[in-house]
Amino acid sequence: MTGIHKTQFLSPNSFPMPELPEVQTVVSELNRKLKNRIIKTVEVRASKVIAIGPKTLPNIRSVGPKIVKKFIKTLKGQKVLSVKRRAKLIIIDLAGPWTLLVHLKMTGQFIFEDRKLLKKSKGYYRILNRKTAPKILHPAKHTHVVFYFSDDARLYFNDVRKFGYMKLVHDDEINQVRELAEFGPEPLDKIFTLDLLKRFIKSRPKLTIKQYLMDPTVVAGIGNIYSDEILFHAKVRPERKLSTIKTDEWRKIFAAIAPVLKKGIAAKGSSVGDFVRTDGSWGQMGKFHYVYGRKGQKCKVCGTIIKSLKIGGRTGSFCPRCQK
DNA sequence: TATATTGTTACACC
DNA sequence: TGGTGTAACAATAT
Repeated sequence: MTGIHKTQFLSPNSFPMPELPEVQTVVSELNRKLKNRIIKTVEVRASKVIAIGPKTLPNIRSVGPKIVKKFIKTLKGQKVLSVKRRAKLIIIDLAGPWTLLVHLKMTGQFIFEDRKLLKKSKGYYRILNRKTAPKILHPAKHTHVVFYFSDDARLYFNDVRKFGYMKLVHDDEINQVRELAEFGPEPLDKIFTLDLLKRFIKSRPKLTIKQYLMDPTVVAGIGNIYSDEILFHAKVRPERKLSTIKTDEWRKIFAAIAPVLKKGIAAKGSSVGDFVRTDGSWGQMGKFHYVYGRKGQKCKVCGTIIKSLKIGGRTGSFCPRCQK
C-alpha cells in the first residue's frame, strides 16, 4: 500500500482543518460529480449543522423543525449548476434562486457515492475499489446530512466536531453574507500582488507574520499548515513581528505563497488529520510538509530538529536553522 | 477530567 | 470612535 503516511493516524487533538488546497480539492471533485445532478431529497440527521439565510451563525444554535422542513423542501428537485470556492467556503450554485454555502471548519467531510461503485452490505453501502480509502460505512456515526440524487447517487456531509455548517442563502441575499464580503484577495488570483499582501502591515507592526498570513481579511484561505510551509520556504520564523521583516523577506514570503498552495492542490490536499477527498481517500500533501506536523523530526534541508511555538494561541512549527 | 484543535465573535483597551 | 489584540466558544476523542 503506497498512499498511506503514518501522520494520518495522529490523535484527534492534532486535526488540522482543511485550508485552501483541501477545499479546492473537494470543490473540483464535487463540481465534476454534482454538476447537472438533481437532488431527489435531503436527510437532516443533525439540525445543528444547517441554517437558512445570510446571517453569520452564532456558536450555540440548533434550528427548529420548521427550518429543517424548509431546508429540505427548498433543496428538493434542485439541479446543481456548479460548485465553486471562495477562501475556505464551498459555494454550491443551484438552478433555482438559491445557493448552498458549506464550511468544513476543522473536521468536515464530503463523501460522494455513485451507486455503480457501491455494493450493499448489511443494509449499508460501501465504497469499492479504493485501496487508499479508510473503509467506513455510510451513513457513518458523524454523518449529519445526506443528499439523495435522482440517479441514486448520494452525498454525505460528515463532521466529528459539528463546527462545520451548511447555509442555504437566497440569491437576493447573497451579498449580505459577511464571510463572502469581507475576505481578502484570493492568493492564486492574478490580481494578488506583493503590495496587496503588505497593505495592512503599517497599522499592525507588532503582529506576528504567521498571524498576518492567517488573517482572512489579508489574504483568503491560508491556515496553520500552509502559513508554516510558506514561512519555511521564505526562511522567515513564524513569530517575527511585521515591523522586523525586511523588504527582501517580504518578497520571498510573497513568492512562496502560490507555489506552496499549488503544490497542495496538486497533491489533492494534506491529510495529516481528518481531511479526505470526496471518494474517501486521503490527500498526499502531508508527505511533502517541511515543518507542519514535524515537530521533533529532522529538517528535510539541514537535519536540525524542527521546533514549535505557541503563536496567538496556535501552534507554529519551524526549522531553527533554516528560518531566521 | 483536562486538553487539543480553528474560525468567529464578543469585548476590553488605546 | 474605530481599529487592534485577546480570550472564549463550539464538540469530541483521547
